[in-house]
Amino acid sequence: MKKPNRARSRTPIREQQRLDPSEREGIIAREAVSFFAEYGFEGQTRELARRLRITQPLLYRYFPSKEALIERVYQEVFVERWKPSWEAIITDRSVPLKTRLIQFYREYAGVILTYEWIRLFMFAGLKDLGLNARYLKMLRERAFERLIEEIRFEYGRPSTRDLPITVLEIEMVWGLHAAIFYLGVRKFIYSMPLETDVNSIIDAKVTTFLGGIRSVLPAKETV
Amino acid sequence: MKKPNRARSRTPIREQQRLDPSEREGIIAREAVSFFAEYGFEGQTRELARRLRITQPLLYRYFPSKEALIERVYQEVFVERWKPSWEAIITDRSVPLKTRLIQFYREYAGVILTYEWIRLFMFAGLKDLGLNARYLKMLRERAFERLIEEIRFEYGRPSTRDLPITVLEIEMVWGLHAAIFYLGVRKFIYSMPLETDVNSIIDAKVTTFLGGIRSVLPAKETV
DNA sequence: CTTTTTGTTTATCAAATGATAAATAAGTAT
DNA sequence: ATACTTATTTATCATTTGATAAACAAAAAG
Repeated sequence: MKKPNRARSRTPIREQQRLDPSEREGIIAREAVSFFAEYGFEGQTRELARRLRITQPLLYRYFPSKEALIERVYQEVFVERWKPSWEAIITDRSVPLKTRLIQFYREYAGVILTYEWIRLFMFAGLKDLGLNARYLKMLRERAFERLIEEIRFEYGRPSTRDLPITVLEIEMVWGLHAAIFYLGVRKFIYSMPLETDVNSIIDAKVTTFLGGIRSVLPAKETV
Repeated sequence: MKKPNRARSRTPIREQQRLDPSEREGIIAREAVSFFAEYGFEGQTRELARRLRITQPLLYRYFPSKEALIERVYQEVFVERWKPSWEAIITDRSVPLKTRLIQFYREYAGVILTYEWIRLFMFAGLKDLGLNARYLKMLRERAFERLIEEIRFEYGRPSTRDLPITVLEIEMVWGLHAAIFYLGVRKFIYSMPLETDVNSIIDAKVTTFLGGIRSVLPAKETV
């Protein structure tokens, strides 16, 4: 009933006007993600409207301002695309640690190594806004800290609840994250095609990581 | 009248006007580096002029267009700041390989891990322009390929002239580069203060790198 | 069919912005 | 001093751009 897109119109080929508000809003938001990822937040509303095949003032019926539209883009990409299931993957001790790490990073890479995610994250950072710091704080709390806890457990070290995470430990995790993130930077910001399979790079990096992090873990004697 | 600061008054208390053209041009270029690094290339010429305490049209006496000024900024940062001596450091076989690597990366990091370099490089990448690809091509040719040649030599492997650099080898070098570059991204784009000394991170990364790259070098038997 | 509602477009504003031309004035040469 | 050169400013233009109001038209309601 709410799909009145054509009716007796013989030519549904062309533009369907007068969409349901929620549908139109979704279309605008989706296109805005793609648009701002390409041109940055200085991209003009008229050009966005042109890509949507609507007029520019119509944007303001659905979003009170350009800034509000940008906020929606953040929501769409950095909040909606986070999968809570990742946290479960990391802490599922019925699976070998290395397997968990590889699975998490493969899935995570699958989400962030996209044109939209990488570029929007970088645009946001350059504009400031605190968005990046907020996101990375979440990443640290939900993923990295759990991950270190699991590594501590694996090697029989004290829990992070008893002995706070050290600078060296978190630095190692940042290093792993950097390696993956940089693949996206090379591909989507520098326009340099990757010559290697992402998954195999991840596997190699995780292996190296696990091999190296033992040396920075707190001693067993502690506690 | 208005500006009584004149005469041969040796008191440069207030603004000195009417600078020598080459001097003024240098001042503008220097400030433009700082300005565009902060606001991006969409930063407005009027605001730049305000920071320079000059009027906006004066900019156009020294640079025919905003784009020309931006080109000058690229020159100033990505060309002028490259030190040819780095190439000598890498290939100086009178020095232990690890020492050379650490020295090179410390010096290189000293140049690129700055607010201006990191942000301008990212702004340029997002705007495209091919600047990044061009720069990284140079980095690869002048530094990375030499570096791999030295590693091959150190471990008694065939020269890169006889056996081309492999994808795995160059990927390892990219990984090292990523680790360092990402420090700059964290600090100057995400505004996250680094909790660790950069030099010690570099030392650790180089050590890990040298420990790991053996396994991806071509076999001795080849050739 | 007529009226009402509302998604969409047309017309337009005000401020911002890169750029140019003419006026001004600081320094130099005569 | 006077004339000349030119670094700098004042005034201004033509577009661009985020945003608003009114007009229009496609459905829904009566």
